[in-house]
Amino acid sequence: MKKKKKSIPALMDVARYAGVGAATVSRVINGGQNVSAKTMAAVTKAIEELGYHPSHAARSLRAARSKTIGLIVPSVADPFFSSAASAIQEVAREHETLVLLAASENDPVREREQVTSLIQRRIDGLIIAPSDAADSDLLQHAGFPTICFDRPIKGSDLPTVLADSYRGAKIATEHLIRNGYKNILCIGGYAKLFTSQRRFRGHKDAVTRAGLPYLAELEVEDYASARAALVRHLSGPKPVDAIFSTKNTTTLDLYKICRELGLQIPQSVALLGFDDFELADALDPPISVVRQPVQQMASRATEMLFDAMVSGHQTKRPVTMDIELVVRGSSAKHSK
Amino acid sequence: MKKKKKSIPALMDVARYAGVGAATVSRVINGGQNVSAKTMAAVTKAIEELGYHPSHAARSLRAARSKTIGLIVPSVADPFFSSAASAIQEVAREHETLVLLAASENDPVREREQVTSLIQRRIDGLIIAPSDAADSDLLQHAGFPTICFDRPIKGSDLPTVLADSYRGAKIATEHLIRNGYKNILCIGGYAKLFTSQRRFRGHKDAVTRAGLPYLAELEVEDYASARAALVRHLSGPKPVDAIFSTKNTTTLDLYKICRELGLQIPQSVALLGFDDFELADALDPPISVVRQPVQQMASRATEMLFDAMVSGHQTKRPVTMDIELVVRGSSAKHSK
DNA sequence: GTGAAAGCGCTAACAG
DNA sequence: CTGTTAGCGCTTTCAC
Repeated sequence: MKKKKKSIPALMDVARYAGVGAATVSRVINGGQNVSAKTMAAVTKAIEELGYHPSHAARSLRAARSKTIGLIVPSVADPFFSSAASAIQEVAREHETLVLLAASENDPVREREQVTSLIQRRIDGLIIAPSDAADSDLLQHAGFPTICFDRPIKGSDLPTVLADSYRGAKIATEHLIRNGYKNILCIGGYAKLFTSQRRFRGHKDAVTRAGLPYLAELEVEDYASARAALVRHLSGPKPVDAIFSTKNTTTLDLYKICRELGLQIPQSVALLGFDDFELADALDPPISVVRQPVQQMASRATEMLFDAMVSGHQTKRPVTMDIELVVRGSSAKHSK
Repeated sequence: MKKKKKSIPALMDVARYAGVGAATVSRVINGGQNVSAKTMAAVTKAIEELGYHPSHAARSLRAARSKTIGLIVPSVADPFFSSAASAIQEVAREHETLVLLAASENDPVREREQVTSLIQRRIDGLIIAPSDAADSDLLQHAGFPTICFDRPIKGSDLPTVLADSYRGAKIATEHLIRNGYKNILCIGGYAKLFTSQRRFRGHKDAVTRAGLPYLAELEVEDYASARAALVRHLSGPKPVDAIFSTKNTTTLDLYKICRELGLQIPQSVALLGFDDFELADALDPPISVVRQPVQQMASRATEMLFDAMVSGHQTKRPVTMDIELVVRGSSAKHSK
């Protein structure tokens, strides 16, 4: 074995095999400008027979472009973010770009690790649903444009695409009020996130303006805490007659909890949640929701990213996408 | 401006800035073996002040390792695959590896493009849920190990992790039979996929063995076709009294369709589906399912991949994970 | 049309 | 302990 243990063929191997220079092979794999038909054929044949694939690492080392964007979300398993990931991946594909996927779990430390990882990979751009303590400096000097998705980074003016959470929460709550509910409990979690806060605030403003009591449980992030919160408010001085949930998974939990507790929706308590979900209209009763245009938000963010990658400009003004109140049975008129 | 428009600092910049050689900086960023505390500090400081991040492209060009694995699934939006992606991402992270995400839509052409893309990126390994016409030759010579997930590649012996679909379908159908159902319709799609075929077959064997009629609709991939299929079999010579659905999304569709048609589950028709889902136990009635251990399957596949990356060996025998029949109300005893 | 050569940023010898 | 140097695989002048 004199062969240099070279299992993966390089451009030079193709060149030798075809009896041409390296530059010629390069020309061929880049469209074949200024290459005679004859040479072209020979090189193509060599590439075929050797099973050659140009090394992306070498290419991007020279080009200083990786044809890759990064995506950091709290969790890929969350339907909101997996829908987004799907749309992002699709837009990226149209730009012949691949997506590097990373999960932060909303943990600033993990997030930082992932960002660092992506910086080293010299991604061409990043879409991130930042934690509440995201490191904007790091991103600002990263050398590629970043778009924030679903929430901004505190104290930074990075371009952001998000839904109008405040308005969503407000019209949702107003809808409940209009339908006769008096004690509307807001249940949510991740209280440090901007988006959560906007939702909390929308609810608060609505009830306050209506002269109704402000009831909220803002540290609910799983089934157990949701259950405890609800139970607590069912028998208090102001027994709750409606629930506004600020997150998709929490809404599902609450629906299950109501069933478990034998609560009739909406007779015992109305239920209205942020984020539409697959079976919302097939539950009993169907669940009213504030719907965010996830796919559009994601596509929009991705297009903004590619624009920024080309132009170098970043839109400073956040893009706020409108939400939609989908009224279903779970928030029907209060049967006082 | 004499500066070479070099916005992103390279290792050499750090070296000069710190007044040391390139190798020293390299040593520092690789753990700092054989570096005096003093030099170490100087270099670290330089790195900090310059905002230096080692170029992954350059590193992997030398090392011929990319610290990246690829993941190709039909769709990231499908809950089955997004759960899997989540688990895979997590295991990869523990190995300091990033995941390049690609969607094939079960389309062999797209799949091929994505695979080619990943080969060029010299990924260290690949997890793929292959289409029915995946190019195993391409993968075989790709230069990295590949694990098939959820289904094998026809005519290849690439290591595979999948659920025991045949048995799942069989015990599901047998359960329905035991509960008194006589005309059990199997509804599914993607008939060319191995996994679909195993499910179809499990159902067929079960009904045949019981001397019951074989009823199947195997080209159902959306709501409309599911509805048409069901309607067709409701009024035929053998009116259906139970449905076995072979895919998560189809089960949801069927549940909705039953509601739409005013069919009582299980009185009018029983319903049992492949894949558990979030609200399965909160529907009315709760839906019986065959549950696949998605997360475990995904983790297992990823660990196998990392093993293969290290050892170079590939387990030839497919790993078949056991499934579990989760009996809920939708398949309760037939009220003849 | 085509080839030779420089260099992208890094690490692994090899000297000192 | 530390610096010098030779490539890793590719693209891009610049000659021919």
